[in-house]
Amino acid sequence: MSTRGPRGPYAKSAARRQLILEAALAAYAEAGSRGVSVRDIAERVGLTDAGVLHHFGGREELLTAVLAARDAAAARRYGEEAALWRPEMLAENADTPGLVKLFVDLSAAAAEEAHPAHEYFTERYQVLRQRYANALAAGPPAGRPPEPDAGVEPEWAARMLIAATDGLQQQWLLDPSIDMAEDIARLRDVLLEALARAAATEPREGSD
Amino acid sequence: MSTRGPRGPYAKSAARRQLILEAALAAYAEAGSRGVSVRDIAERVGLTDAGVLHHFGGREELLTAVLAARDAAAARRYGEEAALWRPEMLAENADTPGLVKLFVDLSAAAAEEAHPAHEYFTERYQVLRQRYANALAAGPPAGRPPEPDAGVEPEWAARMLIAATDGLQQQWLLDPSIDMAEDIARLRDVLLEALARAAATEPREGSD
DNA sequence: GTCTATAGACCGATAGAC
DNA sequence: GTCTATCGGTCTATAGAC
Repeated sequence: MSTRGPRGPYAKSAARRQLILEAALAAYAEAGSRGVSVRDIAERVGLTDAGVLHHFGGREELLTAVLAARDAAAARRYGEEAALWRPEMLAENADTPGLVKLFVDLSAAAAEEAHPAHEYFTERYQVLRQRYANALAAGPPAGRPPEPDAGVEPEWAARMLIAATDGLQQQWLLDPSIDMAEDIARLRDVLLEALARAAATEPREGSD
Repeated sequence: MSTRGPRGPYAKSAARRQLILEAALAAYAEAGSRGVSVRDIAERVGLTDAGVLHHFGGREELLTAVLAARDAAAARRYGEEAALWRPEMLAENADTPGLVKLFVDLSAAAAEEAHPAHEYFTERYQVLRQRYANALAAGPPAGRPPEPDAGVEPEWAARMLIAATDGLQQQWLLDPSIDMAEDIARLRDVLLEALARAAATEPREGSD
């Protein structure tokens, strides 16, 4: 390991990769929800499209790397385990719709078995599910009691049920052993119970 | 309205459209999770790609029509209101991953404001949310009490939470007024409560 | 090793023949 | 109105300049 600075055989390449990654990140962040071509990214770093692709092997590989870089940055900021107790991370996403769009696009495309991100997403979901399951089983950290039933209302429950249905399809495409119908029926029942309990606790809706 | 059969000025066009729609449906149903090009569909009906697009105006419009046709068929089979109480519909999806993939792809692409399916999806979510909210507020139909807490376990809760997070991003892209962080935090708390209650009811997990 | 130039394949969209 | 021929754009692959 040289201590002389960026002089090793791969130093330039690594630096270039990093530069391209940042350019791509910026391009998507600015893109609103429109598409980004490899050419767009290449222009930002003063290369041709082929030059950019040289460092990643292909377009989809590049995009996968962008997402992975984002994951890594988030993990660095928030730590690995905390996601469950820090939904503020999601609020941060709201500043960069382009990157949200990239995530949604890629996770759809990754359903294809031959897609470069296929394994990445498969493993990501496995790890995430395991981690969430453990955290949920352990319960909330001390001094963080779940709020009562504040805000548990039909409109919210409807959003959740629809979102879970859509999102579960993505997981199912990568792991067909998931029983979507049963999973969602159970969620519906749990939401109904929560709604009933919230109504019983705070029965002053519109009649007061 | 002519009673003489397919002889009106648009009869041929309507028939062609129908034929193309069916070919596209079949192509996606067979496609596993791989992509389908307009060319693929065109070959099935013995046209060039441009010939197919002529009837729909563009590729994305064609795909939107495919999805709308599928929605209409489902509504015909199950009725409009029943979706909540008939998650079996989801089990049916499991037979045609290609169409599930199409849905996921399109709903991602439709986030773009200029996308032909943008309004379709925006309205679809609005209608669906309203319908679900009403149904959830009304509670289960008579003779259909929610099951106790059977199957409420951490692995299931993890799948739901991740799915809801992913799916909510899609809704948010179309309606940025949604507060993702708050919505998901609430769901987490409700799931935690459900898990706690299930554990209290049936405390024989692994210790018996 | 890094990158450009170039050529090929595929795709979707536009202009115009029938 | 229906459809084909053709065009421009994008990604990939390869050869070779630096």
